[in-house]
Amino acid sequence: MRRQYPFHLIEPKWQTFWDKQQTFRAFNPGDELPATHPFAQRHQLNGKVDAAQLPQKFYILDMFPYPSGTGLHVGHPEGYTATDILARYRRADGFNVLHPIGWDSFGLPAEQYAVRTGQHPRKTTDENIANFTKQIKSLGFSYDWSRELATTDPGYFKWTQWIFLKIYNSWFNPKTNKAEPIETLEYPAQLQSASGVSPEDLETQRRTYRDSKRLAYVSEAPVWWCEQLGTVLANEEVVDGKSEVGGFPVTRKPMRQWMLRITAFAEKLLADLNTIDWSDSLKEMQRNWIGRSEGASVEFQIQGSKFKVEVFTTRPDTLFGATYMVLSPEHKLVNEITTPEQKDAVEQYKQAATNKSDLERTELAKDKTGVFTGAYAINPVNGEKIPIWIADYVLASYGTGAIMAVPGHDTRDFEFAQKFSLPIIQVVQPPEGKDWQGYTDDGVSVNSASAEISLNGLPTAEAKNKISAWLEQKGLGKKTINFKLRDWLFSRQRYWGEPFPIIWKRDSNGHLYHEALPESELPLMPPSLTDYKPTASGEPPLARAKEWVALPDGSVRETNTMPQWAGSCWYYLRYIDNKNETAFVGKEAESYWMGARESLKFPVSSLGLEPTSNLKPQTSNSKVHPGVDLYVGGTEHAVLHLLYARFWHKVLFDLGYVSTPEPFFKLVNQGLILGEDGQKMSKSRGNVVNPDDILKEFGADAFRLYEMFMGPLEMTKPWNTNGVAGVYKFLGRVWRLFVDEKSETEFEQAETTSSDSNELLKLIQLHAGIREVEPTKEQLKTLHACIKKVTEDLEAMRFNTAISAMMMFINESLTWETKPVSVLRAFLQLLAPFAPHLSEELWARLDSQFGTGSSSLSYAAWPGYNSDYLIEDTLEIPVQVNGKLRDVIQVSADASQADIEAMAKASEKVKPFLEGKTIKKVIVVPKKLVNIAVA
RNA sequence: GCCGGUGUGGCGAAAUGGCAGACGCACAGGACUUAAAAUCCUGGGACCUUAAAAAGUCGUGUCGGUUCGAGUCCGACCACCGGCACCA
Repeated sequence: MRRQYPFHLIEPKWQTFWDKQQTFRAFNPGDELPATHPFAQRHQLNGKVDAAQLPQKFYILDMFPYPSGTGLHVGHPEGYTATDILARYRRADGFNVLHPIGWDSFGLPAEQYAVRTGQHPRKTTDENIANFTKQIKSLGFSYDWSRELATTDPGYFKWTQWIFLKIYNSWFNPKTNKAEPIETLEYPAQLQSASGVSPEDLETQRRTYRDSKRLAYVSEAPVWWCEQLGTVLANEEVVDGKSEVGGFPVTRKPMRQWMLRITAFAEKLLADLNTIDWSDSLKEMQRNWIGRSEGASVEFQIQGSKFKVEVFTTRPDTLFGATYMVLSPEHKLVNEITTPEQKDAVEQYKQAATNKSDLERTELAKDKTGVFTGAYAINPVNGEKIPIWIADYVLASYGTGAIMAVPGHDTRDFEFAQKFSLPIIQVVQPPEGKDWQGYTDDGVSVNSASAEISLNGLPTAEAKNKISAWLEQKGLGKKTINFKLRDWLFSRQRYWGEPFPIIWKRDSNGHLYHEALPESELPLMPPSLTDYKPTASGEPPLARAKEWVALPDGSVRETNTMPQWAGSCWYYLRYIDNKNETAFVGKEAESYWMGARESLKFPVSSLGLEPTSNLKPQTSNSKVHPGVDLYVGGTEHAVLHLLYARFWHKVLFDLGYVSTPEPFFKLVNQGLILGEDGQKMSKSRGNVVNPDDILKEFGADAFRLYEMFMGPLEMTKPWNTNGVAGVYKFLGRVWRLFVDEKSETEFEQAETTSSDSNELLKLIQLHAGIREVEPTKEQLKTLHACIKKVTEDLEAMRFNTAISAMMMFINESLTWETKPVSVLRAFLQLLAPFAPHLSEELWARLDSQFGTGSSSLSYAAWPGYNSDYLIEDTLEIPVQVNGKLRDVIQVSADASQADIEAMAKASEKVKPFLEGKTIKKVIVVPKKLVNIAVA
């Protein structure tokens, strides 16, 4: 395609300009503002300013990119473009905008490359970051690059380790419902004084107790082990029994691991979803993952034994229908209660269950299996003797690992009971016409009475309440809330991650215990290695560094490292104050950028075209508590990063380090961009679009515009390079609205002989039709309609329709003979967030010819619209008969309803449809339409 | 199975309950050109009728409802996409 305008000269020119001027540097309270900076000039600030003097903040964040070796694909810049447009818009709107970028640079690929080649992962990482930076910069995003950070930077991970220590040194106090320093933990009575035990033993016991309460603790429980990756994985990283990364098989393996007690925050993580502005689907995913369910725990006595089994049920109202009980094969009591006759069968079944991978367990789920233990439990509600089975459809990890089976009203129990011919009885009456067998919804209790209690005739909800109260009163059970959420497995057997600031020691009794490194020893650097593989004995790679591991006093370092999620749990806080050497974030900066802001009021007031510098954004009195004001990224982080980050943030909030309980107030997921064939982009399909190629042919502005023009941000949509040509042509039309055709021809000829881009650009002259004249009424109408639409669409993130509004403006304005400078300036302001390079270039040209009104387009006050200009003299009113369009009539704007009705009835096109009919009703919607209902 | 989202021209899409298809792509015709590209202008849902048009009928996944009026609201269903899935 022929080049529409010299973007290849314009774009680098303005990128360099922005870099030099530091145009997009965001200022913290206490920062020294250079008087020459356009932000200082816009807000008439100078020197050191405090938070009260600064305009309102707006924090716009992109999800943390992992700098992979393959570089950007077209999906990345979709969200980045959206946030950049809004960042630029908010700056023009008068906000102090924080819009940073950085690198989630720990991660597996660099380490795997190191394993293969011996090259230090840092080298690969640095190269990839350089490549990403170059690509991202070429798109003209208005990031404050002075705040760039990388998780692999010791200056950063020092604080990741520091936060870990805060978590390690905290416990969750159920009384205050908060994380608190471990020092506030009270010991139980028997550990209060050293009566009867030596001081050493007391301290050992206290330490054990303390360690069992910490938010970071060591567990020996079975974990997901991935042989191919050579590491353990968190629950969230295992998908369908395979590793999320690479799709390798995983197995359960008991190992000593670090866990973070995220379950303590389950209730808050769930409840606080109601305080943030996220999409329903995303909130729902988190709710499902947290998986709160209300029910009751009930104790069943084992017949002829001292043991009791506790079960969890959400349907205590069906207790009378429990005809058997099932323990998970891993349940503690299985060995205790199994009768000698059943021992072999049970042992065999248990063995088979452990050997099955979880994938097999779920895949074979259709066919229920199980074995009778020979033991019986007593149903506490009616004294019935019910058999106890073990079956792997009961999970050890959920609830108590045991259930009461109510085959009449639970699908799984029903299947199992049918297969093993166990009794099925009805205790819930479904609504008319539904079979009670396997009916699992609410109904009315039946067959549920004993000498002491009857639920018969009660609707499910009431029956639940009644039986729960009765159980509680009898000491047989109580209301219980269960969560699916498990604690977060936080250690990995890798090299390229943050080392734990933890050392292991032995006390005088020979007990191994862990201890935090002092803060003064942070950052704890990883050792240098020549071989990055795990050791032959399966220890993490760090164990190879014998000198690093062994400390002079005989203690040894922890050799696990943190998972990649650690760094991304708090990066948004470090952006606020990334150079701070004494704190992970400064208090004043944190409360300014993360604190409450005035809620936005919309629509913007009608201010005409006059510059509105110094005007603080229109606000209402209500304050919202946002944290990050807008966070944009993909859905793939729904339950990993977004849950983990919320958890860390809540710990930091409880400990008083941050000012909001939630990190991300508004979150928007950009939709997936598919290949031109409508399929997911992938190398193997060969449908991957490389942004570099698009930039080369169409330029960054056209690329940005197309990414937004494709459709609503949140939708999945296919890429179409022809579509880029469409918006590119639009930018060409903008260009031709402003420049003189003849001078452009000269420019093109000169370009064949010269390569001095500044000299070349000087050849281009503004269009002769551009003059400093009063705009006509029509021109003002066109402009203000555009301002209104673009402004409203930006507020609602409807970028695609904002662009079409600007296209309409251009289509219209190209027909003007005289183009008033004031109108063109306002249009460039609207275009600037979308196509900043072209806008800056044309803005500067207007300035140099007509004098400057403002030094910088980026901080020029956003134009308001005057609705007076939008009023039409005559309106086109559609006339319907029985809802069908019959005519469109011209009506003067001040015509009365009666006039309009009369004109509608008088219309020649309408008349035939009224003839011979009775008019039942005439609806006149002012300025909209007339509908005549006839019979 | 459960939860969430989406169904509108050849394609991407737009429409506070009020003229369905704005804006753009692709396409067709015309202007400019020796010619092509680029640019500029015009056209375009389907059907029916017609030499052409006008007029008319139908049309937003399907079926029904509310309403003067439904792409939009309500009910039932179908398809596709995403997530969860033996969670008691």
